[in-house]
Amino acid sequence: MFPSFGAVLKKKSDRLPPNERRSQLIEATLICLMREGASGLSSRKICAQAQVSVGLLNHHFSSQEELVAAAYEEISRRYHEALKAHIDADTKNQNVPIKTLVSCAFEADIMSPDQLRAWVVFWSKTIDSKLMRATHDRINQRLQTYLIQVLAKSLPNSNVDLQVLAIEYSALTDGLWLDWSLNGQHQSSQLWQTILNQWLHRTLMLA
Amino acid sequence: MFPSFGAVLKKKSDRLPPNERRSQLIEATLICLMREGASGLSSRKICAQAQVSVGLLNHHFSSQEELVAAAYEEISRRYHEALKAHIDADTKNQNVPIKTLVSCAFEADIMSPDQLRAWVVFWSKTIDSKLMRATHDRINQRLQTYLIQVLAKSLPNSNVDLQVLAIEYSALTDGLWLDWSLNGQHQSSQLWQTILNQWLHRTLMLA
DNA sequence: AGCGTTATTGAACGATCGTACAATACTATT
DNA sequence: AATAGTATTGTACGATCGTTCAATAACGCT
Repeated sequence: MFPSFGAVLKKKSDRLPPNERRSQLIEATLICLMREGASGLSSRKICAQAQVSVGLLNHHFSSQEELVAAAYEEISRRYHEALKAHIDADTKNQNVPIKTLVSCAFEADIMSPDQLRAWVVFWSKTIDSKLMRATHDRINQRLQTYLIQVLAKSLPNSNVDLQVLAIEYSALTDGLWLDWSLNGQHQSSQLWQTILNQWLHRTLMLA
Repeated sequence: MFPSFGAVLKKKSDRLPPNERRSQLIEATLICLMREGASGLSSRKICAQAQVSVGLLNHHFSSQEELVAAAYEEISRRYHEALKAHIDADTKNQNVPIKTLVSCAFEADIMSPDQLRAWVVFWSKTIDSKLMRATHDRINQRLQTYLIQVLAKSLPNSNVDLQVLAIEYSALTDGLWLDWSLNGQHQSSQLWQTILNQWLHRTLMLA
């Protein structure tokens, strides 16, 4: 009847270049994991979130496991980028970037209860999947290297083992985020932020 | 034919008092979760581990969720008991029990990659279950109270906020255990033990 | 315009999930 | 010895899981 109208009202081309579709599925995976945690990890839920048919997942990814690994890479990449952005923007602490990291550790773009839900799922999958384990190792290595750079800039005249300090900082933030997010009464982050601030204060004094 | 033989060879009474059967199912749950992680959380696998029929789970527990919550309570209880046992046994540090906690943090009865697999599953379930969330809060509260007592004894003349310190210690150990256990090359715990030792050293100096 | 390529769909498959339930076996009480 | 109570079994059900695949639709190229 009104083919032009039909063409206009009909959703625009539903065909995407593979890379875009892959990104869209990765994004949908992160949304599902952040919203529901482990129970959000379902091929059907992910494809529904991406408004795409079930079969498409296995067309762009050889398995769900591979999609999850890609999503793990992506959330890690965003975390890394967010850290760099905060450090670049904090003109006051250019010489002590670790101060910037600590002060933004509970900002929404760095970590949130939502995001931690996804991280916990990734950790859980790291336990029983070789591919996830390899991905986890790669991510950890990358973040640790970056953290060491940040610490080296922050403590130019210190002789402490920066790798040890980087692992400690990473472990402490992971634990604080866990405690903050899994807590029943999801309070403000003030308490946990204070703890991290005091840790940094002590660490800088003795380094 | 040989009824007496049959009676002897036949498994002995397969009927147990409810409390014992419940404990057995809880134990089987922990074994499954420590062995396989999240994929070990299956009513059928748990009952197979307990050498019991599938239907028995819902006779002694109203749901799988309730069994998992009971298992979470149990692993936490064992952890708590193991901590107390180490402190009692360490006669050298009776006045500084936090030193004992730190030095045994990577002992097999306190934490191991196996046990952490189970903890990660419990954390994961805490995200999307009200019952697990309540259990998690109760466990956290109990352990934090105990940690504060340990710290109070270790730092009698300090004016630092012991609750803050307890949360920091708990978060740090959680993060170190995670990093240690999820690491691809499951090395010895030496590196992570050193990190914890240095943390304590700095903390005691400034407290 | 026609053709080959491939992104996309949705149904179908087999596996596994948690739970319900009737049947059975054991124990304790009388 | 008979009976009541219940622990235990194993099947069955409906739901959901990840993946496969033939059919279809959209695109680029000549």
